[in-house]
Amino acid sequence: MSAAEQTPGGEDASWDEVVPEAARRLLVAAVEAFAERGYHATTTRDIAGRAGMSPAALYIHYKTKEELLHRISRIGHDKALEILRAAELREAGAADRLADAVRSFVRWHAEHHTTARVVQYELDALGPEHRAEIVELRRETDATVCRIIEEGVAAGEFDVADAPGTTVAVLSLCIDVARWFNPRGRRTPDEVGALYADLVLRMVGYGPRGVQK
Amino acid sequence: MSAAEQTPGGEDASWDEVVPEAARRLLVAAVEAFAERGYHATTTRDIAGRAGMSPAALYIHYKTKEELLHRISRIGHDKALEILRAAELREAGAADRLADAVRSFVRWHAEHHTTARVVQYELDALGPEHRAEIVELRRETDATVCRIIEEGVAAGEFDVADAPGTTVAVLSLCIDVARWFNPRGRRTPDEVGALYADLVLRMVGYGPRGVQK
DNA sequence: ACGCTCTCTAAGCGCTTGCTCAGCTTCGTT
DNA sequence: AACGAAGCTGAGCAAGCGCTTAGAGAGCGT
Repeated sequence: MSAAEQTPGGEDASWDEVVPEAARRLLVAAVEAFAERGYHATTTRDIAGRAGMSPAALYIHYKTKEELLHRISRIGHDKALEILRAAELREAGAADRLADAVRSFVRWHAEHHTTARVVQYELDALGPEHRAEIVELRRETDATVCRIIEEGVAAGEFDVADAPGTTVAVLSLCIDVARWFNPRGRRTPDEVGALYADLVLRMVGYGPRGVQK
Repeated sequence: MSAAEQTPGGEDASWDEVVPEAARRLLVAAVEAFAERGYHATTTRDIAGRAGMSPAALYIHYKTKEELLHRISRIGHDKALEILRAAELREAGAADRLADAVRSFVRWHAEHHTTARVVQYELDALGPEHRAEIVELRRETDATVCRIIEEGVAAGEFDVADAPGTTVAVLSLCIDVARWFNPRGRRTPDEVGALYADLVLRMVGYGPRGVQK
């Protein structure tokens, strides 16, 4: 019923596209380490150790520690953008598409909160060129959500005075889920997604009154 | 008209309470450096350099680099909590108090976004005891907002099914301002505060319809 | 059987890190 | 004038950092 489905596999994301198995193990180890301690506080020895390898093995698959972060960031942003675009392109009203976008975007940030934390909060650790590339992806993310909101306004579904400002707020709300979400907390990713979809519809002034039942 | 006023002074916060002038200079330098590059990527040499001192001078006023972060974090959280409590204790309806809380809280996060960035995003760099102390302050922050929302629900002003969940979302929205706000961007802290206060009132289902004019 | 490639390790290089310490200056007090 | 305390510096230590290199072992086509 929703725009994006997750791989049914383990706790973390579908890194299947990372092809030599050893490279994937290193990347998953890096995601965990970066999410726990932050990029700068993580040592290459720690990453290699988690992957069950010697520190030197890392440099066979990645040129630098920064390249590891870039690969993680790129894949994560691609996935996030794909989720939003799938929701945007559905055949439905703006409200349905916005709710779906928020629901699946939030669910991804909760379910893969370790990955999302790295993707969303370690942008400044990237080098200038890599950062510019990722910033461009974020601009597209922003534009996608803004488009849905503006279409809802044009269709008379939404009541929004400042569409770009509301877009920033909506995305900010969703992204911050990666910071506070705890898998051992009270709420499941699905519940947070449902709650947030409802809150966002309220923010854009959708519905005759009381979207919440 | 609002709960909290800033010191009219410079761009950054009122660090007047930090008493030896050299210690204050070091602390302000540390805030700037931590906000720009993050705690772990900042060297004590950089902090001392920004304050116009030798690296050794830092250790006359602070035992460790981590103590510097703790002082910053403590003062910042105290200020943030003070802002919310001032709004809570006003004599007004829940909607006015919630809007005021969000407006001044957001304005503080935008105006002092360098400080806020350190305060809100470098929590994990603190040692265990210091972190526990700050986490307790955050719990009180959360409780303050939750109280206002629950009072609004009890008074029939708000329509909220999940008050704790909505509280998390509201605070998350406000805090994330520190991450994306840019003083050279389109919006002033006042404008962001006004927009966000409106969005939050919508989130809690306040008003007959269309709070935004 | 051979050499070639690919993957990985043990050892370690050059550098930076948080932090220390002996000693110098600048005070206010006597 | 003498003195102790306080603030600060130049030099530097031990530890840890990202990354490199020489070489070992496994798999493979010929």
